[in-house]
Amino acid sequence: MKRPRGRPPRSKAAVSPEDMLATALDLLDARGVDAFTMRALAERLQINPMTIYHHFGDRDGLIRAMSERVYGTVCAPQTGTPRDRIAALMRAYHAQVLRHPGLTLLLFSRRTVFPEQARRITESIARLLVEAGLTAQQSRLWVHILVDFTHGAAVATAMGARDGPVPADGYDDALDELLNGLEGRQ
Amino acid sequence: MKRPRGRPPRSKAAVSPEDMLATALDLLDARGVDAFTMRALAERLQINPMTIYHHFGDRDGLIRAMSERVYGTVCAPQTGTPRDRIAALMRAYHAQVLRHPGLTLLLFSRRTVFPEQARRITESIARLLVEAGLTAQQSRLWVHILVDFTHGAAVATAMGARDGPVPADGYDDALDELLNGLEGRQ
DNA sequence: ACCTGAACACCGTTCAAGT
DNA sequence: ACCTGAACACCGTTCAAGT
Repeated sequence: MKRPRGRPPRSKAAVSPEDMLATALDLLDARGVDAFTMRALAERLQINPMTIYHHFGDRDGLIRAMSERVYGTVCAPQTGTPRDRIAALMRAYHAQVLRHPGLTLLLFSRRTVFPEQARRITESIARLLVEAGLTAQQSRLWVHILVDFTHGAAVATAMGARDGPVPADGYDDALDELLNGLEGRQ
Repeated sequence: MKRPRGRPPRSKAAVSPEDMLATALDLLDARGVDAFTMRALAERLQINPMTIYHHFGDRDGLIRAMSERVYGTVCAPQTGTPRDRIAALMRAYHAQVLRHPGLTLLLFSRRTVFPEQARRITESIARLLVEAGLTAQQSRLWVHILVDFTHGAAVATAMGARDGPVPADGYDDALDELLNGLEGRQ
């Protein structure tokens, strides 16, 4: 059953880093945070655990790459009112949370991984709020409100998922109410 | 250096469950989530790891007890306007997050531990919103907004803590803005 | 009832090798 | 450059004892 040491012959199609990321997300989604180990992932890929380290450095590096893959494409649309663009950005983020609840939980427990995507989303929202005409101070306040609300909804969603199908959880309604409040303030 | 097997003589003052909880929080606050292990806690307490299991069942049981100790006393004041009571409840919760950021992160990664305290706080806020005169539907919406905002702020605070002192992070200002918006809607 | 050591089945990661 | 097995220093937890 053991495979020979060293680099395998090229015919035996190598597992690409993209394969590793896709399988890592499958494993995390299907089995949860506790079952998501380097060794379990290697076994699922039929490769040596150390091969993963070669491509991603360490476990946090792998998680970082997974987060980039999942959240990297989340961005605001180029057209529309600032309000609509903010709403679309936040809904896009939330849609990915629904898709990969385990990744959310994992990110929130790894301080060294979390910041990148969080900062990018935060800065997008801040830009859009200034575009919408808020003062610097108002903008700071509403970045805080919108970002924290979104992260909190992510935690709640991720916790609630995996017990039956994800509920139509009123995220969109709550977001609309928040953005109505924001427009009323200006 | 090894201690004899079995129950120690009574003179050697036993470590109480309360001591274990207090030391567990010290360890988590001082060293972070990754360093918070049953074995490290046992060494700090100068006892056998298995003694902890005797009192708390398992690691999640210990974390649950820590969470009850930290968040169990968080409650709304008996007097004041509903708005003031909601604000006080949420600030009391946030104050505990600032005190034990590591516990917040730990809770958000343990699905089996999280629900208890979260549900209690959620229900308190729901009651206060109904007291404030919101309809059932409005109340559901604003529970969602306030609870998710609070949890998101907790994540942000817990992530930001431990790099220097915790910033005066505008939580109170954002909360006021939210509650102003809530009053404007009614 | 309360506490213990030893053992089990795992982890992430380092290292020195292989091709 | 890319992949490997073996080993290291850990984990949480079970179990069969001890007093």
